[in-house]
Amino acid sequence: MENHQPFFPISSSNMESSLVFNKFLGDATSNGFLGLKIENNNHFLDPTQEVNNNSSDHHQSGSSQSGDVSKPTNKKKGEKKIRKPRYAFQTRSQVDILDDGYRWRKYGQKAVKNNKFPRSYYRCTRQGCDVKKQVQRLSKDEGIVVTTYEGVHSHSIDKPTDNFEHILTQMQIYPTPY
DNA sequence: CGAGTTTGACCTGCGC
DNA sequence: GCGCAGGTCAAACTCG
Repeated sequence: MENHQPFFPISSSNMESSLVFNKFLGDATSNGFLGLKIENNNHFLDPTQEVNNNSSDHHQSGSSQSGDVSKPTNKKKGEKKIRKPRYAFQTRSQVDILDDGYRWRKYGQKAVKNNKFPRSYYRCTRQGCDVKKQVQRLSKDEGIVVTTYEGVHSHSIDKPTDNFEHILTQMQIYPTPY
């Protein structure tokens, strides 16, 4: 096992990070961090293992597909789409983009139903790293930004930031039924 | 000039 | 089967 970076650029030991998570439960929202949600499709799995078997089969959409733009799926037949676990959390912030130390490239933006703010889609620019995130502001409370991460980074952060780590200490986890 | 953003079109899944 | 909503692509564009 190589040492994959955990989902977040936590520099502390894993002992500490679990302490951090415990702390969320008792003391959230004091600094704008409102909550965290973990979504898995079926079951809990180890995100660090997940990352091992993705990363390559994401070539999609035929740039050179014999001139026919029908199905963009290069997926094998009958293969179920495997979604990575998703981690959603809310922050109260003026800016949409959390500086989490990774470099992201925006690849889409969509208007979302029942929300006057669009949702933005970002992908990690690191080659071979297929992590995505969605950023959306709540129309109910436009001070709240919901960030959803999908997948786990297979590399270390590009630019360390204390900022995000500090945010982590304010997080709260909500288990989800997904 | 390279990296990142914008934006309309396209694809897919799901509920009715 | 149809329509809607969410998700992705990719060409054009902007910016440093």
